[in-house]
This record gives sequence, C-alpha cells and structure tokens, in this order.
Amino acid sequence: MDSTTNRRHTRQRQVILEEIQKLDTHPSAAMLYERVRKRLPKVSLGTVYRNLDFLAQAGVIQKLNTGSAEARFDWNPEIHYHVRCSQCGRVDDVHDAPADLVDRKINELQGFDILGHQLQFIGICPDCRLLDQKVH
Amino acid sequence: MDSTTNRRHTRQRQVILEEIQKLDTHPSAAMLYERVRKRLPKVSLGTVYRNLDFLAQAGVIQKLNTGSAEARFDWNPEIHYHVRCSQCGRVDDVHDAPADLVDRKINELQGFDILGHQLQFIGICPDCRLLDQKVH
DNA sequence: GTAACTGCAAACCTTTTGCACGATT
DNA sequence: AATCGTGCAAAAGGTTTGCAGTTAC
Repeated sequence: MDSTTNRRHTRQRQVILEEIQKLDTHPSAAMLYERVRKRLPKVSLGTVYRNLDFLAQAGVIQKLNTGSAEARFDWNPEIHYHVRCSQCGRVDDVHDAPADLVDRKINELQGFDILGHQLQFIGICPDCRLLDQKVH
Repeated sequence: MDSTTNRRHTRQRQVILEEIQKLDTHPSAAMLYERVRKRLPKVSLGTVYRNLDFLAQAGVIQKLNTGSAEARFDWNPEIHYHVRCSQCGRVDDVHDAPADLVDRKINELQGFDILGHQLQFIGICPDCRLLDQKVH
C-alpha cells in the first residue's frame, strides 16, 4: 500500500474510522473490533487491524505505543502528549501541560533525520489512587 | 517479587546483567539470550525474561517500549531520551539534545500522580538513509 | 474486468506461566 | 531445611498473513 496505490472506500473502513472518532479513550484494536461488530456483525479482526494500519499510514489517525503489549489508537493525528496509568493502562491526552515542551523544529539529531517524537507521562490515575487508598 | 522478598545472587542473573552492561545498543530479550547462551549454554529464555523484569523492577536497568512488538533494555536506569529509526528499529541514546527538555518537577497532571516520563524521537538513521539513496 | 479489500483460519512472535528439579542462603 | 530461581515446554496474548471469494471503481 504505497502512495501510488488506489484507495477504495469500503463500508468497513468507514465504520472503523467513525468508531475511532467517537472515542477519546485511545482504544486498542480489540476494543474497536467489539464496537465495529455491533454495526457490522461479520467484520473480522484482521480487517480492523488492516484498516487501522492503513489509516495510521495515511496520517488520518495515530498509533500509540504504550507500555503494554497492545497498541492504542488515537483519532487525532497531530502531535500531542499522553499520560498513561501504570496500574490500569488508561491513556489520557495531556491538556494543561505546555503544548510545545519539545522543540518541533529539531530535524537532525546524531545523524538521524527526525520525523517526529512521542512524549508520554507515566503515573497513577485518580481512580487507581482512590482504590489504593481503600485497600491500605 | 515484592520488596520484602529475598533476592538470591545467581550466576544467571549476574551474567545477564554483565551482558546488558556491555551493550549500548538497547538489546531485546532475544538478543541478550543469544549472548548469555554463549557463556551459559543451558540458560533458558524464560530465565532471561524473569531476570530482565527483576532488574528493571529493582531499578538497576530500564525497560523501553519502542514502536515495535518487542521490548528493549537499557543498562542505564536514569531518565534520558532515545532516537529510534522507523525503518530498521535501531535505538540510540540522545546525547546532544538538552537533558531536561521536560520539566522533571511535574508531579501532578490532570489528577494523575506523575512518576516519570518517556520521550522518544523517531527518524531515519544514517545507515537507512544511505541505503535509501542507493535504491532510488 | 481488475485490483483492492474482506472473512476466515492458521501461523507468527514475543512474553508469561506451571511444574518439577536444583541452587542459594 | 526452606524457599527462591531455573529449565523446559506449553500456553497466552496480540498481530500478521495466505487464500479464496467479494466489492469498489
């Protein structure tokens, strides 16, 4: 699927995109599969993966690598930052931190051509902290 | 393996640590397994995984989540930044970028207790760029 | 009509785990 | 002696892929 490839507009691709765009929770492929399946019961997990990769390649959405094994997807392809809870895996966007913590004009670093960057804060989310307090 | 657990000093743990500390290449578990096996031919991959997790938990080394499926390990547990090549997966430390790009004193963000952060630049490494030029 | 896309299932890859044996304290 | 760690193999979890049939253009 290079840039010269024709792209076809399928119902599956459309629904997958719509479902991702409804969510601010940075869902995994499996979470999206569940939701898409409610609208297209015969859709396969393979199709979900293929389309998520396609959409990420095309720059329509963003694929996040979190600490866990599974990838998460973000409807917003712009560079922005995330906080991840080390206990439950919840991923939120960062709103109130400075938007340009990292200089976006860095385009060369130790011989690398820099294309982008990812910044992720790790912490304990409010829900997990409350749980902790009840346990101890 | 909580903090009250007794830790035993085994030959395997020692060798795994030594091998990681020899490398600046941020090896994966499988890469380390190959090297450790040259010194301890009967070592198992499970033992490598268990010890890498143990050492990371103990704060002796650092576990990195890169873009790919496999985790990489870094003998240096201090916060520092990485550049990853999106083509070959090579991971280098960032030396010449400001060490404190991100304010380490951020300890609260949208209700999260912040424990740390990870910053990773993504780009094309010198080797892959050269290859590209030869192909085109 | 043709190339792209899909569903299905099998395969793949990395990581984890159960268990019996072995080693460290 | 107690229990933590290891080797082995099987299983788990997430993702990719081959193939034959379907669909968009």
